[in-house]
Amino acid sequence: MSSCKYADVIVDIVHEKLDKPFTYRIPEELADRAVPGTPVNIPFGTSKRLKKGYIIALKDEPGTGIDPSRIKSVDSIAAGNVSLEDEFISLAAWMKDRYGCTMSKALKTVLPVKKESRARAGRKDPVSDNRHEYKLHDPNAEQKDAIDRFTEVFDAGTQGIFLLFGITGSGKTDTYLHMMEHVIRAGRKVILLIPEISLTYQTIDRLYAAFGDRIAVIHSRLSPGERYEQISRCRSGAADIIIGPRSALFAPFKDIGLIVIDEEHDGAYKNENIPRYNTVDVAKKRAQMHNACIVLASATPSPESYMNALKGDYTLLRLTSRPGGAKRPDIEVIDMRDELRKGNRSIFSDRLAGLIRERLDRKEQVILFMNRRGYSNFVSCRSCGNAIKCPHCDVSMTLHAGHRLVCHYCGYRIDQPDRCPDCGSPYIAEFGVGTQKLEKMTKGAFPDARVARLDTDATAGKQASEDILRDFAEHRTDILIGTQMVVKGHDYHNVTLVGIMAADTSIYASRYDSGERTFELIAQAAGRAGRGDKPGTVVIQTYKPEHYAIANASADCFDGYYEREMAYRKLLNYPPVTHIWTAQIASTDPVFLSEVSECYSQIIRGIAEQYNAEFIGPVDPAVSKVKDYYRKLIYLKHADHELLLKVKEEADSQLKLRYPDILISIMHDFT
DNA sequence: TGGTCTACGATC
DNA sequence: ATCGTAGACCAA
Repeated sequence: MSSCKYADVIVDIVHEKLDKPFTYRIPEELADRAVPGTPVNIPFGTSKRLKKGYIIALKDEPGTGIDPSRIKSVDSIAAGNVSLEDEFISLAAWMKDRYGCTMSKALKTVLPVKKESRARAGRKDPVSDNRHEYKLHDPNAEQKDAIDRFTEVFDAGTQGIFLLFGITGSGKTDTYLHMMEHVIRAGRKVILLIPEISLTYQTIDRLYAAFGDRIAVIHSRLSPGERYEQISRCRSGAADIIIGPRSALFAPFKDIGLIVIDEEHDGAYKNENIPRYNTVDVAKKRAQMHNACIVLASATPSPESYMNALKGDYTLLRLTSRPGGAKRPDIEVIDMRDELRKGNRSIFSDRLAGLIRERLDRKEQVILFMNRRGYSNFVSCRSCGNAIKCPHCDVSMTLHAGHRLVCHYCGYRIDQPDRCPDCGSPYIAEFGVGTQKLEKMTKGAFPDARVARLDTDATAGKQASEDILRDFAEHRTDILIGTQMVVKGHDYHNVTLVGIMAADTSIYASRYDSGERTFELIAQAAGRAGRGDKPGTVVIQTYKPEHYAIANASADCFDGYYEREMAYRKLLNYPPVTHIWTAQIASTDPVFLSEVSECYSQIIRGIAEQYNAEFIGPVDPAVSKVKDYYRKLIYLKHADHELLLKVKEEADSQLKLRYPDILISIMHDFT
């Protein structure tokens, strides 16, 4: 690569107003050492003393709008005392390379928010109130073995990655809490990552009980000021442990000993924004910088993690018994095609309806899981067959309560028309069932039951989700209906029946990991039944009972599922067998989009040919327009992740030659 | 009129 | 942040 003459440098990153790059000249003699991420000493403002800054990008020309005569030169490369900031900058530089984003995007994700907003006095701590005492159970033999194998590696000062694979009810949480305690005793810090949705009071109570006030808690309901305070407690040493969603990985700890990733398989660990980082990957990098261990915990490990464990790259710690004495729930699969043949057109199979009735009579509780919110799936015209679509997105709109049609991609809402907008026919009808319709039908079928619904629509109001969950926990409601939110993390001892209404309705239907998601969802939902001493039953309603994900989930057979899943991934060359680079190009102008995506495709195809990499594109995604932006996808598959990055860099520079002055919006994803 | 004080804005 | 400066304000 040619040595560039100028660098974008960020100065003293602690201050908001300076949160932008400044252009500096790079002296000839520093040119080979000045790469993004390098800490440098620079003259700044009128200050006599040099300031520390970080190179975030290199360029050949100073940007427009800067008076060339005012550009100063980098003085020197800063000496290598590794501060917390240095660590984050180099982590960001690593992310920039790995995920093909800009340095400033990487920095924004890595650096905790610096601005302290006005502290709101008198506001109660949203997490520390309402605590109960919870005692850490003594580990049983199996758990003790897992803990011992961890402490052995940790005490030896070696970096280990552990896959803690424990069936629901096997005491995974207690096991990793013991590991955390060991690390804290050794005077090092712990990061505990959880999918936001499963951050419950129960989890936090356990942590407070085990570790007192030396924990920091992050979640989405915190105000910026509260969040800042929690982060500050990590920086100052007031907290030894942080618990939070994926962003907690960037907690400002100096000496991390352990990073625990709970529910390791969860899709929430993939960042949906740029950079589309994978939390497990970044955790490995950060752990490496601290010589820390990693524990991945799950009842349904991702194929990638399990593959790594079988290969011996991770240490597999298996928990197979249920110390609480809870029994595995009975799982029944109901073929809904048979119901239809019998003339039952209701959404409840006869068997499920009978079981619900039985539970209500016994004063036990029921969870009904439905993977689609809203009232009905879509509304279409019986005359011309057209579904009502969102004008901004390429999706049909979903009917919600109050005769409102809602776009689940951009939130656009209209009143349900009484005539078809295309042909004027009055015969428009609803198809498919969502949680709202399920709620209505449940109330109709069981008029004596107290029914509540939990989904993103129901929880739009502030405290709503907690209130709904607490009402259910304290048995003020009998049947809880909901989307994913109801199957994650909560323990209800009186729930003895879980109904999975449409196991094969997967929103990921067109993705290579739809089998994985289906298996996880069923296994998680099944884990909600019979957590207490009463035995539980799980009813899976499906039109595809023979599907391997459904069959293996209902047989509680992880290894059977894993074998089938991996055979499929190998056959079709999908991750974790290979890596995929996905480039999503977006534009409001469909003609320009076609032209650019065609051009980019040709460039990539040309480069990829010599490497024997599988190339696909440009193709239309399942949803080809979102929020008025049209999209095209290009895929490149290869077993070597580095190679995909190299191709991407080369393709980008060639595209830049072709369109020098046009900013083209491309989202890159490396899996 | 000269001197200090303060609010404000620029920092490549 | 940190520094320079324009305008405010005051004592003589």
